[in-house]
Amino acid sequence: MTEIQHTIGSVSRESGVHIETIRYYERIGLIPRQQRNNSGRRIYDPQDRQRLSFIRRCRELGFSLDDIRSLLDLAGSNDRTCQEIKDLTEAHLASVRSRLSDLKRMEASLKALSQSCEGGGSPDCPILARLFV
Amino acid sequence: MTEIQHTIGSVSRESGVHIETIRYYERIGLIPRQQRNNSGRRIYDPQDRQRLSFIRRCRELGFSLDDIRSLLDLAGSNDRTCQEIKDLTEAHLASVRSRLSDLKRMEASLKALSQSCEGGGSPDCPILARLFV
DNA sequence: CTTGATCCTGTAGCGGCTACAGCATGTATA
DNA sequence: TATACATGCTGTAGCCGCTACAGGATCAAG
Repeated sequence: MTEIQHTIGSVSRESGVHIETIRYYERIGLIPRQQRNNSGRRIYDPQDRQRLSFIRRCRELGFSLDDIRSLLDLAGSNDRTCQEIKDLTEAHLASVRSRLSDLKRMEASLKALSQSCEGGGSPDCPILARLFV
Repeated sequence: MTEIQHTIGSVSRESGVHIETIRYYERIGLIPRQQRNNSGRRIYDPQDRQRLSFIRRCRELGFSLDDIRSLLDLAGSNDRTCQEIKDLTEAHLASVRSRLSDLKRMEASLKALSQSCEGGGSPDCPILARLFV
């Protein structure tokens, strides 16, 4: 008779999404408004947990919340195609690669800067000299 | 007799920092409050331009504004040492490398996901299947 | 004298959370 | 049963580094 009611705390632990983040996702409409029990607390079912885990995995892959919204829409649509999902994934992959190349450029420059300087107590710093014109 | 007054527009063009960003930097105290001419417009000298160029270069290397604040403090200090600058640079380099490795992991996962899917019109998507539990 | 460029202040928004304050409940233990 | 602590709620503000207005003042050129 007494069903276990999954609270925000348990679904947070199970999905790996922080409580405040779950409430935030609800507020921005990324997940639906949850049902409440008679004292006003949110109650969750396994599908909710799955959705949150999905979101967490997508976030770990760097997808934006907007991308995730699209993925969730596609996932819930009957006439979606594989191609749409793949396109979204590849567009995101391209943006990851672009950020990667930015970071690689930074890394190379910083490495060169660092190597130009021997450290120690000298007040004349080649790093500053290179950054100031 | 008539000196050229460098306005925010010209110093923006010369330093490569957007006008709004310059005003923002002033607001947060990253650059000093500028002098004004008699109609209230900010006037800049070559040192200001140099400082803004420095900031832009640091931003291109991914330094945070807080880091840049420290670098500017050190640059303006008489008893700073090379080591302090180098330490800051290397700490930042380490954080760039850490982000780099995050992004590389994302790239590999996204690549694998993308390759698992042939695209086309099928409604069964291996990408979604892998992301949903 | 008019037009258009440039400048000013102030405020709000972006993304994706995170961190409170100030309460109301729920649960476990003495 | 009393109490203590955990957990939940709403609402708001803050983080970073800008960016984008609105609504006005001033400047330079034709």
